[in-house]
Amino acid sequence: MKSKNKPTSVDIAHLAGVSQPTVSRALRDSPLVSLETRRKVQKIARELNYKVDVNARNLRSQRTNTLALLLFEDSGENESFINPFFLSMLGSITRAAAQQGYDLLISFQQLSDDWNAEYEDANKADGIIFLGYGDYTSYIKRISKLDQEGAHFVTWGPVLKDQPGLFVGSDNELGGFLAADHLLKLGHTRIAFLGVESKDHPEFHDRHAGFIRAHQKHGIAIADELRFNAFFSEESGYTATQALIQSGHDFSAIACASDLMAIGAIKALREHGLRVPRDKAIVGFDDIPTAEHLAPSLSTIQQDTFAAGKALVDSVIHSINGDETKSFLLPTKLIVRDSCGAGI
Amino acid sequence: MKSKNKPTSVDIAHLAGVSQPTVSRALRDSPLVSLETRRKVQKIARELNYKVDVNARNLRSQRTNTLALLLFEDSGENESFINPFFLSMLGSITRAAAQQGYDLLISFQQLSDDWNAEYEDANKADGIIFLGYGDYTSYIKRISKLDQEGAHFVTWGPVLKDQPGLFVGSDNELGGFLAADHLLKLGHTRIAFLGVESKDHPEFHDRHAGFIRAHQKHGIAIADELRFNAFFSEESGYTATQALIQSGHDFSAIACASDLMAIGAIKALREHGLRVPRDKAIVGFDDIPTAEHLAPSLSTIQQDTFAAGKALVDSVIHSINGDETKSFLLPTKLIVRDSCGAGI
DNA sequence: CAATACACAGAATACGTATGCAGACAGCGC
DNA sequence: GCGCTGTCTGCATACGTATTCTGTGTATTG
Repeated sequence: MKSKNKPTSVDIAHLAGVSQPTVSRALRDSPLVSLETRRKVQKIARELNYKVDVNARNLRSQRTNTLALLLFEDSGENESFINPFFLSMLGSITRAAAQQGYDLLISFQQLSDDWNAEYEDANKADGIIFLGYGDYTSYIKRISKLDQEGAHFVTWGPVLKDQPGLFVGSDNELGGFLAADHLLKLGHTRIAFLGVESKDHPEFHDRHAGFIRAHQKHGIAIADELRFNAFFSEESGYTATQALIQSGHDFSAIACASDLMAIGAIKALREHGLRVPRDKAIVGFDDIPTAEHLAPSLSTIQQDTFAAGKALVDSVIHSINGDETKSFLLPTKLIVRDSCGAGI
Repeated sequence: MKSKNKPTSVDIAHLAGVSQPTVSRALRDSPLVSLETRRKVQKIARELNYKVDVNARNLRSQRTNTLALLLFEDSGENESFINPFFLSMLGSITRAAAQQGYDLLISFQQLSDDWNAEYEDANKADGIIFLGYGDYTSYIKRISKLDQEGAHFVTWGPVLKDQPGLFVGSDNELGGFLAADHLLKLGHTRIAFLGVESKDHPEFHDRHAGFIRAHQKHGIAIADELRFNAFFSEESGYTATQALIQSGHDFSAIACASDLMAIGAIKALREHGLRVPRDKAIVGFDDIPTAEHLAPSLSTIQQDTFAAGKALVDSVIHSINGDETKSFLLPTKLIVRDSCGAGI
């Protein structure tokens, strides 16, 4: 049924009247082979539609030219749902990897599971990119071991002091600052913050820290009673906003630690007869594709997924090559749309 | 700097006092090895954190246990933009592959380029899944060759008579029918259709065919002057809708061949002071995540990405295993939301 | 007791490539 | 004519695993 006669370098050697090593060298355009021989070999290879067997090549060279992308999901979530922000990241990472000549192996993992990072041990990939929100503390515990083993990997996430491994992330503190600063400039003084308070989620902590700094800059006291726990999901934002409303505390704006939360928040407000931005202003975080299409369109903090993908790929490749590497932050940017009422 | 002493099956053999082949067998729980020996070997392997070298394994077994996913992009598009529908597909394919014990290699390709499908030739993958919209005619030309070579692949797309290769796709005709039928039931008789008219885009053709069938069922004449060419993008939907409005033809509803188009259409209508759904009704196609968050929320034809991912993965695996395979369609479903005015 | 089956393990080998090393040959200087 | 350098090529081998085949010792059968 199938014609399975993949040509090998030996076949080509035979046809070209040279040895197999010469074929190997000629195909990689090695100057050790005369131009004439190279041309002849390459011509035959093309005619036979010869492709180097990557398994043999990898086995011999102990290098795979492949990166693995591990995307953690909240296990509680809807089975088929992935935060759109990560899908964007995935797109830019794929592109960046291709541009560097690396193949990309992708895998979704439940963070709760004993996730496997054996891509490098099994010589499936030269390095790993970790992506996803999750319990930072337990995550660090896992990657410490990887780090000690000398694995090559980079994590998308909070960049902190004394982390094991290599991190690339957005400047969450700046983002939190920009969001709050914007709302404060618009005259809001009672701003709610939606985001988990926990050492296990430093991204939230940093966003909140920026939130605080903006208040300090404006000389406005933080209303701690307006902070509500919420994770990244829409449901979570919805629930937290309900709690906020039912608390009876006065507030005029909500800073959400993710766009999905903001979607849930808007829904909850609307169900209580509150209009955005007339009654309450909203700012999100991430700038997912849906943000600009919401009604009202969502003002948010944009993370530069394009730069992020490139930075992650470059970092892990540097690590693989043994070059000097350093964790670093990417700037975040305020995108003003309608949900904050700036245009009114 | 790095501790690169990956243990091999030979090391384990040494430690266990057995031969390498015995280790190989023991680790795969072969009944050819006594239970006692198996346990001993497995214990040592665990202690050393041994992982089978996939390159060696693949080289030896001539099988990779990996699928390649090729996603075609419109080259004209914004560099970093991917239709959200395909991102959803990507998610479900990844999951389905994992469930079947396959790794997934992903790659984005410009359809215009001389895209490479050498994953199988190079023994990078056992089979390929093709995904993306594009010029069907030239696509078919390319895969015909693959098919003749006996490659293992499946394509997400229109399922037609006498296609080369294996296809899995949504029932576009049914989707088109459901969309138009719904609008007709709501009393609309002058319904515009946005979608390219071309043999190179059978998906559009099928959706339009269903559109026609619905009209026939209701005894309503098709208004051919209300058909406007548009591709999948938002810009395209926007432009087409402007043209529709400026044509001066009477219409009360638009059936869009993709949700992105619908987004563009709504934008164009709004700019002309036309309200959705009060003045014009809209139905989309795909049910991307943004659809439900639009204002008004978008009625649309849902493609079951979960089933699609599973079907694609299963199909290509069947093909790899030499099992009987057949192209087939997945049902589409009408999702009624606000944009069609059904609730008013 | 001889013959045979059986359960288990090792020896040998192949998968296809890349590379260290040695060899061949030409050109060149003296 | 000898040694030298430089250019090109081939030989031998290793990467780590899976499988075929062979061999051993024990249990079973007639």
